[in-house]
Amino acid sequence: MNDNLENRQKLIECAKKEFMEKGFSKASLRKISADAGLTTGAIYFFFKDKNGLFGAIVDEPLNKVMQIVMEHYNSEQEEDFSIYEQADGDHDEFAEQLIAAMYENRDALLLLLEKSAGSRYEGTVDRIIELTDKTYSKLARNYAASCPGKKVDEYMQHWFSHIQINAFVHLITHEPDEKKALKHIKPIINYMVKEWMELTLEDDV
Amino acid sequence: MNDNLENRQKLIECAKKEFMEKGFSKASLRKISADAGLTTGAIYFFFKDKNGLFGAIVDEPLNKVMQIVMEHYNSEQEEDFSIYEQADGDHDEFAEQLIAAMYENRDALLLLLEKSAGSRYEGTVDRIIELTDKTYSKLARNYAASCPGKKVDEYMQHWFSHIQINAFVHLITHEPDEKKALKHIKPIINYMVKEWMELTLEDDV
Amino acid sequence: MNDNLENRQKLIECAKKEFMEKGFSKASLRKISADAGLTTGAIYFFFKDKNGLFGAIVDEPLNKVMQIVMEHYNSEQEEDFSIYEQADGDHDEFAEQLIAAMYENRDALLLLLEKSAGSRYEGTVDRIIELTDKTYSKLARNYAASCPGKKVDEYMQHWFSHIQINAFVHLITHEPDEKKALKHIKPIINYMVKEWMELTLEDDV
Amino acid sequence: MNDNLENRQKLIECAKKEFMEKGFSKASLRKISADAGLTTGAIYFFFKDKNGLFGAIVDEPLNKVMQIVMEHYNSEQEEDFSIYEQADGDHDEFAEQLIAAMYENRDALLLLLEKSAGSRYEGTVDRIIELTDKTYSKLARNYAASCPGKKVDEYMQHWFSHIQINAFVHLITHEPDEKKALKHIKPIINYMVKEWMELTLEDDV
DNA sequence: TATGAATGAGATTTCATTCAT
DNA sequence: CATGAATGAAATCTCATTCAT
Repeated sequence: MNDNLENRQKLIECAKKEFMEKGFSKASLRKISADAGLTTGAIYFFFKDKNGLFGAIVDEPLNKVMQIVMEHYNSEQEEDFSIYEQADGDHDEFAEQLIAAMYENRDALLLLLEKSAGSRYEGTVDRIIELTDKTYSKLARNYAASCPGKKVDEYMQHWFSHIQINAFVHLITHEPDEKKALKHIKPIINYMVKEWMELTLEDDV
Repeated sequence: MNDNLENRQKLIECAKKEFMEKGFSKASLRKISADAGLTTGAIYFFFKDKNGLFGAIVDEPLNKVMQIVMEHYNSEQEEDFSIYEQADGDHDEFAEQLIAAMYENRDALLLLLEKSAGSRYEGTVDRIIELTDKTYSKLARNYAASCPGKKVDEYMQHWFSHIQINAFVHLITHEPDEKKALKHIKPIINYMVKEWMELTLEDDV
Repeated sequence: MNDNLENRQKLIECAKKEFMEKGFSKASLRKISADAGLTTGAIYFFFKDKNGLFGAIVDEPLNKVMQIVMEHYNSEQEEDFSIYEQADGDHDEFAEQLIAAMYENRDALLLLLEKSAGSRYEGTVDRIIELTDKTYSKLARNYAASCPGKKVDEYMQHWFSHIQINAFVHLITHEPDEKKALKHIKPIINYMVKEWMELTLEDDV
Repeated sequence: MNDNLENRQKLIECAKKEFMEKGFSKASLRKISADAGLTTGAIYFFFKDKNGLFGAIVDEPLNKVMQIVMEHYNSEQEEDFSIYEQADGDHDEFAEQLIAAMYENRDALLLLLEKSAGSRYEGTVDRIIELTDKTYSKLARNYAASCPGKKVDEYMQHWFSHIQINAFVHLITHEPDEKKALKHIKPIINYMVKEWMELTLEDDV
């Protein structure tokens, strides 16, 4: 019962290292299992396959993050836009939660963000951006409807979703320290909240 | 001498397709040469190896782009900061040149940006961002020196370099049409020029 | 003691299915035990190994059939050949017994006949044919001794053993219904009894 | 140009031996290539995969045999049934051609008949029997139409196709000598031609 | 200029089997 | 009675690369 989880954990640890060094595609299951003092077969006892092993590292952290994000997006959907900009508290709280979840498993998330090429998880960020875009597109269109002579600039809207997500990607990628991360991200968020509409709405000719 | 170049070209064309579909790592030289009606050996006559073949597609477009970027950065270096913000023309001209160079070989650049994982070119964007950061860091520090009680926020400065470069990456990635691309990028540049200092300088305590 | 046999039975049932679908060689013990809601280890508690598991399905039905066949062959041995052809009743009775035994465990026998490649049971039919051949060769030689100028054609004799056994193999393989099977086999047997000597004896030059 | 075919041939020769000894499923490509003094990769240069290697041994002999069989079946189709039984010459000629084709590559055919379990060629004999059945079913039905009060016994007809084909399978399997094979098969064929209708037609009640 | 042959290393995956508990 | 863990061997296959011709 001890060996049990110990070896599984050992495999995961060694896999983390190997994936981080070589990326998913070039990582060698042979090396991972050898590093763990086991055989490749052991990997296939604990995990379905290479993707499954990667998933064992990455799934839970990703899900935690996604849950927080989804909840936030759902709550945004329901908000009255007029109070949107003043709702600093909400965004701050969201940022805090998100950063916490992200830094709890920073290494796993780094794997997902930078080393997943070739795996089933390739393109995760793009999918999150897409999701973000859908959420804020709707919000923007609602708002635009109340601004005579204005409409949403689709490209700008998409780019905005892009930098919004990448603000967090950049953060976790470049700032190892969680507290500093929080300090960095707050002005960025406030800034984005403030400038969003200016960037996104264009004259409707 | 004719067959020569024809076959080389055929290989490059088929390689583009294969790299685009599968990415560098999973692309098969066998398939590339077979698609070109040749054998793997032929690839090694024309190119040093897999990386060399990728480079044959990507080097020239990358160099053109880099040259334009470097020239721009060098010229920025020499400028008096006081006139920076008014120099709209400069930035527009730069954007036009850069976009032109980028769209002249959009497919090669897309390869470089999205499909180079596993190749010697992996991380090219990061290197460009680094270069950008060095350039604008210096500029920012120079400017900060003339603003009493202010200093450069290194993280913000880096993030700024990041979105600056990624504005172009996002553009070429998401907008197939060159003219539209130019329309999209101009407000973004102006916007970044305008907000740069506000984002980058923090109180020096 | 109940669970015990229940699980053993479950394993056998799932093994039947798996062996039938994939054949002995490609059948997976993992899948069998998983389908039974158990682990591979369980198989090794109840059975010696893969062949042993196959045997647990196939041994008893095979033995029943073999016993009937052996008894019949032994009784044939003792008969006076002169009355051979008239003894329709004997052959009919034998056929009825054999068919009954075969259809009682048709699925196990199908496994043995069609899906045993790679197992210890591969070639069972050939061994039965060999046995048949020995029995009827002796009979034929005895008879030939009483026919001046005739001798046994060894090849024909062997072929006869072959179609004799394969008549039953074909039957169980192609006819799911026991009653119809009996209807089919009777004329075939009568026919073979009748033609045997004509096919088997040749001029002794 | 010499090495070329020599090594390919060596692989085929070693593959024949290995397939014959262990059957398709258990045969090891490693062993085959090692026996040939080459690496597994070499196999994949010359052949598509394991099935392809097996096919390289078996395809041509099989095709030759099939061609002769198909031609014969087509010619039977066109014949007037009334002269069927007298046309001994036709059947003899057919047997001679077929036996010749079969014994020209007896080893390959043995592989196909006895060692193909697990390969793409598994069940080839069954498919030939099916084809035979279709051909002779039609013939039998035509004939039955001209016999008042008679109809085709489907089971018997199928069994007949079965022993017809298996006569040849048994032959090549058990008789190494081509001339003896021819001697064996002729009386069997004549016998089958003669008895076919008696076996196949039943009273139509 | 390019082929055709072959290497050699390594990839992931699957399997029957074992054994302490 | 059966599990869960793990082995170890082998399997097929793929690949970039080399080189004589």
